[in-house]
Amino acid sequence: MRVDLPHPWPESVAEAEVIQERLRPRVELTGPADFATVAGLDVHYHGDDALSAAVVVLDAATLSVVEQVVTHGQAAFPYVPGLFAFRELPALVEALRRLTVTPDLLVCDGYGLAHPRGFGLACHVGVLTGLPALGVGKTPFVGAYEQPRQERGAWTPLVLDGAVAGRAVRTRDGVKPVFVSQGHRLTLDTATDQVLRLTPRHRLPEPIRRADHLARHGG
DNA sequence: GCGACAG
DNA sequence: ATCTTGTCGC
Repeated sequence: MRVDLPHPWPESVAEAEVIQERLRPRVELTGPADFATVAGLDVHYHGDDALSAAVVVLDAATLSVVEQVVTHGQAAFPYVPGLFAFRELPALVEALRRLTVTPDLLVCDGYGLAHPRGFGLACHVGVLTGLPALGVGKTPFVGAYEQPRQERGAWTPLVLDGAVAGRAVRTRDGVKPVFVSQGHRLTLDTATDQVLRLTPRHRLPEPIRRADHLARHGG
């Protein structure tokens, strides 16, 4: 698929923050609710900066693999909470570029709107591709939330600066919730619904599990 | 001021 | 993220 990195790569924290502030207004919080194909994105780190980026496209109805790509590269920025996207974006974009199909939804390993400047990895990937995107975080990062009920499907709002920025969602009975937030071109209801339907069995959505496995063990 | 802080 | 065994439960 077609993707570009239309901004100079930041060389400082200040530059990276400026890019986030500049791109944030481009995020759209409404869009389609149904998707034929869904891609999971993940990165695995080897040494200091060596990494593998994986994208796995699934048929949304059957969860069978349509196409998958792994690329190898280097982290493009030091790890700074809030600027996480700048580490992995070049490798992820390269992997997306090598896809022969264009997925209808991108499921990212990390946060979207639930971010100190409202522009996490899922927003950044969504704005660059123009595709609907959502973020799934495994640990709390920003915001306050109440513990959702123990049953799969239960959720509570994730509140940041007095506004709802995402949801803590129980994807399986009795397991720790995951943190869902909008990335681009979809509502929070749609993001929650998609995460639940893409997680029939485990804690994390199938696209992310597949991408994680591919980045770790290759394909 | 200090600590905590997606992956 | 990664360094790491066994154990409990579906």
